[in-house]
Amino acid sequence: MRWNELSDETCSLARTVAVIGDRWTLMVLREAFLKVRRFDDFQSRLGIARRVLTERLSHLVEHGVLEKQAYQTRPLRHEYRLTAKGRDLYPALLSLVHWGDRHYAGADGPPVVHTHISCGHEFHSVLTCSECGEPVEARAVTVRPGPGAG
Amino acid sequence: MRWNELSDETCSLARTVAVIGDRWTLMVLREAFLKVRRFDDFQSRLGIARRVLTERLSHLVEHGVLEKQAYQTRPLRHEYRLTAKGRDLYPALLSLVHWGDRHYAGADGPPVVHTHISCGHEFHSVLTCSECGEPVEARAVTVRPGPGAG
DNA sequence: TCAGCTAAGTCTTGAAACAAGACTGAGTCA
DNA sequence: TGACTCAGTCTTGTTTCAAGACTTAGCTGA
Repeated sequence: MRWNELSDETCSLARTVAVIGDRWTLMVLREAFLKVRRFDDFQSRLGIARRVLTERLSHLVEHGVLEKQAYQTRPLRHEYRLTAKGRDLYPALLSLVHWGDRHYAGADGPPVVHTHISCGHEFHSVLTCSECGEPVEARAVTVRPGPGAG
Repeated sequence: MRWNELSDETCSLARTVAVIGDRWTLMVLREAFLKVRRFDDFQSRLGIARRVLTERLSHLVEHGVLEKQAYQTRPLRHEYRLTAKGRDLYPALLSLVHWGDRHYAGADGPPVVHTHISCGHEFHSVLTCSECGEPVEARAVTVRPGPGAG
């Protein structure tokens, strides 16, 4: 199976993974959430090959996760900004970061701490149920075909 | 930069991505959460090349996300099960699925629906703050170097 | 006892993706 | 004029991947 075939599957994870599921793309998104917007900034912060960065950025623009906006004319220059759809990825990214914090932080603790401006506290992410508000565990979830099943 | 160098970075996302951040690995984990455990089942459900599956499974075992357990002797056969560390990835996976549901479900709705056994309702995931319990948005979070920063 | 079967891989071959870094082009600045 | 900036493109050699044939160890039925 090829990668572009994956997006044809009727599985939300497969569709998501077809858009953002490779290593560099996730790292590009991390930088985007840290307000990096320009090609050379992405490139130098990540150490990614320029050709690969070009390809990843256009892929994300194509899929509406980033948008390309001119920030000056003469010479014309563009920057890449998260769209609303892109910002919706924040929970997923934060969950991945939290997993890394839990399992790969050294004895000193995590490399960064997150502060929730709304309440003023350092926090970590907790995934909860939209209906009862309690934290969700894998074993407390069942899955069945939905209306859009193939 | 090479991929194994990424895990040396002091960034929890980079470390996480070095372990699970490629397309096939995420699909393998999806199947693992759906209780798939055997090589040939992974292979036939995903359509992944056998060599690549071998490589991904051992990588996940090596990093403690899956464990290899004998389920019979004569002939000796093993299955792959999620460890506690692996199950901790559930929030991240569910967040990715939810993003796919939101942005790629057709007119009919999402391909699968999730039911929270504890409360009995169909639900979707909501990422909340561990301190105040409110949903977390990217713009309400600030980041600063933590105790484990390099 | 011998052919066929199952599960879990390994091997081979050609195609695609990647890393590193040189190069390009449009415009600015001194 | 020459140096510099930004956002790419191009080139070359290396690595990874897809597809599927092959292997190994033991079981099963005729």
